[in-house]
Amino acid sequence: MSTSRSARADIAQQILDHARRLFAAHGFDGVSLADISKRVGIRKPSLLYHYGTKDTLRQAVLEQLLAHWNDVLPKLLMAATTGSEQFDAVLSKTVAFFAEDHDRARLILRELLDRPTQMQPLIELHVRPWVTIVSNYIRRGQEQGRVRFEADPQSYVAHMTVLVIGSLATFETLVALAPEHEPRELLLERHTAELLRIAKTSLFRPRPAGGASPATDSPHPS
Amino acid sequence: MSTSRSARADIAQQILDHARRLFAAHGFDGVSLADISKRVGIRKPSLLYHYGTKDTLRQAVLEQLLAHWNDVLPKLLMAATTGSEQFDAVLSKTVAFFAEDHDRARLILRELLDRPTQMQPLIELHVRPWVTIVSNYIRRGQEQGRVRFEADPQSYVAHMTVLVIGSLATFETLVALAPEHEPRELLLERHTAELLRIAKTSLFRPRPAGGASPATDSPHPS
DNA sequence: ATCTGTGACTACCGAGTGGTAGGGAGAATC
DNA sequence: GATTCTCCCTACCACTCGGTAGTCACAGAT
Repeated sequence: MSTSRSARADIAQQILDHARRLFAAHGFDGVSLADISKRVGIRKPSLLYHYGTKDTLRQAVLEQLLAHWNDVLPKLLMAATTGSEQFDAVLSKTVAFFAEDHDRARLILRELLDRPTQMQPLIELHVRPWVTIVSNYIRRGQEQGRVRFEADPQSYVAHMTVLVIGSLATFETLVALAPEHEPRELLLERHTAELLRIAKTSLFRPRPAGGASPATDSPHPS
Repeated sequence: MSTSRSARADIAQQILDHARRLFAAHGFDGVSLADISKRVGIRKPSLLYHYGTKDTLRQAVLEQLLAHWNDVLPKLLMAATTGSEQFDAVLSKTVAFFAEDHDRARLILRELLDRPTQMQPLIELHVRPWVTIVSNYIRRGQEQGRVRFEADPQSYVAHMTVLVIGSLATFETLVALAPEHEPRELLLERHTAELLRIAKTSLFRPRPAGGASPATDSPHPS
């Protein structure tokens, strides 16, 4: 019983987990099937029984990541309705998604570097809708005067995507730049807070102190 | 004559160039010495004559990159004297440095991912001074009211570093997100312009319309 | 009790890896 | 003219790689 049904998915998932960790840390070419199977505690052919090829394993890791992302994104877009709420939610939840497990950011970044052409259809499929929605929101905001008119929506979103993924992927390394030995957890919080600040400040127009622009409603989230 | 003095450095440099390109494109582990030597047009042992080890070749590529960077940075810091000029110069020249050859950004990013611990001393050596100077400039700007007081100098600089490197490293791939087939050269220009806009807007306080703070000189670059 | 399918194993393979040994052509030095 | 030095070559090595063949233990179904 303990070996029949549950163990099957269990082992496959264990392989996936260790593969994800190792791929994220050392890259696809930097990890051998022997490395992975050793971590799992099985022999190499047993691993190949579950995933017939190293490349299928890579794809499986990536698919699980994207599946998780696709699971979280629509709810996110549904949940928050009003403009600035939606922006805030999408942005901070995206950060949270990658902050939850930095391997995700590292993995995506590596794939972006290693297999640019193969990533483009995936980008098209999984990132494009996101970008389109946010871009449209930004454009709407520009018309309404909430968003800085100089902002380039499409380019802005691309930069923020890179910033979120890049900052979290390299966080562990760039801790070296922190002057004092801050408790890491706190540093991460401070770091992501600054990220959100940069994103918002560079997008939204300052709250009109005197009342210059005919902004419709809440001109600027906290 | 044509083979004695000049060819020596020439071949070594050719090896370095092709290694840089290939490492940037496929990663250190994704490139074999055979690949590199084939590009150069020599045999593998000939390559190993110049660089005794694959790892020394990697280091040589990295060192040349950092040497170039160290060559460009001090001049940069010397040239521009006043605060906002200095910031503007440092930022845009840094962008230009990586935009000039995207392999530089890719290479740095890969090293950051692949060898975090070995990169930390290099960061300490080559990036820290830069960060310190800019951070101090930001703090000074905060005291003078030119810079947003909510900004976290150290974290801000880290984010901008990641943003510059990340955006240029992934530029070719993220072109896929551009809706129309813009002439690429123009798209790059638009992209870097937006990057600079984000960096400045999120840092500097809006030009005081009434005149609240006792800012010394030009409170805000174009 | 027997059959069947699952999932692990040992043993092995060809290709490719980084790296070495040793030799040879040609220019520079004596 | 002999020697030395530079730089490339062919041939080879030990090892690791992803992947295959075939076997075996065992749980569940018949």
